[in-house]
Amino acid sequence: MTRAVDEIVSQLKARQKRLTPQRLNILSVVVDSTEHLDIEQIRQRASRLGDPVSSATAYRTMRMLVDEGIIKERHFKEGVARYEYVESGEHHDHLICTQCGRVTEFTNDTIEELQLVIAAKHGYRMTGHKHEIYGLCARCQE
Amino acid sequence: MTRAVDEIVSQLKARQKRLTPQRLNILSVVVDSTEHLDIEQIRQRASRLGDPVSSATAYRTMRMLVDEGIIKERHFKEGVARYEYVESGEHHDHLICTQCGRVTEFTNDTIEELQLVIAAKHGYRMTGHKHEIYGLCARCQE
DNA sequence: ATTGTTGCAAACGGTTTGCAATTTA
DNA sequence: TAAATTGCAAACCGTTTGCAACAAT
Repeated sequence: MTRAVDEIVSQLKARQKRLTPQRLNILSVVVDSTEHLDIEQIRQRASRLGDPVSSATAYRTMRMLVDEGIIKERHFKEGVARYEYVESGEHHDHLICTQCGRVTEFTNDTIEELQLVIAAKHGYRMTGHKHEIYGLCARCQE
Repeated sequence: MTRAVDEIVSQLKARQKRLTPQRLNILSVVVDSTEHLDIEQIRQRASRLGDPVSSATAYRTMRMLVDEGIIKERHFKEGVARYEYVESGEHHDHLICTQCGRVTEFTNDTIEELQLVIAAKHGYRMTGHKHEIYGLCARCQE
């Protein structure tokens, strides 16, 4: 259990969330991973850490973590949610390899600013965005 | 049946696709609309034009049109596919109102170029992208 | 002791598919 | 008439939910 997990645990306690063994294990799996895991991966890895976790609990816990703003839910492909921990204040978008599924993160300040301009030009007040670039990663081009 | 539809019909004939009344009606609904319709909307509108269309046929036809590169499939919200006809050579991204669902199209050349640069920088060969800006449209801000 | 969480199994909702009947070319 | 398309109903699949047992505070 890293400091990041510790910190989140205190936040959750402060918000009156109950910390069951399942939740703690799910948390440490997701927070200490740099991957973008789906529910089944999370469930399996968390189960290996102790009490088995049912998928109902995995889904419910991930929803709670997303609602609490601790975890981000991604949908790179239709029909499967993936989750990642993004430290607060951080932000990035994604490059996705259409062959092997590899996900690489990127940020670009110019694009971030342009989005606000574009939204404003069309009368929108921007609240969020999704920017994904698809292609073949270096390895899959060989 | 507009010229656009006529043209697509000839393309499909050239590709040996059979043109049933259902397909023709679905085509004219989707091609002559500027909206981003979901399957049920397409099915209902096409049914009003003549022979009723089952949803199996609506799904199958839309898949065929997407595979043929005639129609684009969008997923602004998880769990519902929306379809739009984009003239060949054209391209745009979307602004989506999170309150009323309104979809507005935008293009930005700077962003288009930056995407290629970003992909290259990370060793990817870009093949596509998805860029959606979410927010409140003018009307929903009032 | 109270209230929230868990696991199970059933329900859901959009989409896909097997199959026999029908239609297109 | 050969091959593709249609409609129906069942299957799929990821996700959600009702409920009774159980655990956190």
